[in-house]
Amino acid sequence: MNAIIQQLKRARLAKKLKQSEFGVKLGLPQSHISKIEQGGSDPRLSTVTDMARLLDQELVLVPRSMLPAIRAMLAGEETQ
Amino acid sequence: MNAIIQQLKRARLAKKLKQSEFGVKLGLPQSHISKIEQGGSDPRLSTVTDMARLLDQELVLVPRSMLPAIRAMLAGEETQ
DNA sequence: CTTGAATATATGCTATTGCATATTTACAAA
DNA sequence: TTTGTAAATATGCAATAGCATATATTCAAG
Repeated sequence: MNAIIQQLKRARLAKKLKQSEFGVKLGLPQSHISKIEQGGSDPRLSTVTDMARLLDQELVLVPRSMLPAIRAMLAGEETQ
Repeated sequence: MNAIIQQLKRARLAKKLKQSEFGVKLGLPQSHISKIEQGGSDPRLSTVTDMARLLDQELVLVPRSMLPAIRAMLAGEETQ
């Protein structure tokens, strides 16, 4: 399944947010959060960005050549 | 305007791809590429991911706390 | 088992992405 | 200017995200 969506779900759980609570913050119904996390819908960029920000994350575009270095950094500091 | 979209446009231009050529690779009409780059549409996550991959980039979710470090890395190596 | 909370699924509706195609605008070169 | 090329805009349509609401399923506690 989609890696970004998976990471967002993990981040939501790490913050101990229920889908319903997250939904309220986002302005989306719980049913829709479920559908997205289940891969049952392909959300818009703005939706993904909003989800990320509410979870203190940011979407970043990375050149493939720098991915290993970036992943190493992300794996290193497991803060949040 | 949306930072990811701006970066994708810059990456397209860096590869010297016309909207029409990029559109063929993506399977989208040139008109749609234009609309997206102009902020006239809010593309789906899959569309953004496809655009990124065709430009040798990847969408990555980064904790806000690590953004400065990541941005520094990206600013450092201007490769591609 | 039964209960309760969280998540998953369902349905009908509206808004918008994305498709196909055509036209218009912007701009550079001759 | 005129011509050529890239990008922006326009229109009609199909597919689907997202809304609102309801119900079903999971699963952990009791």
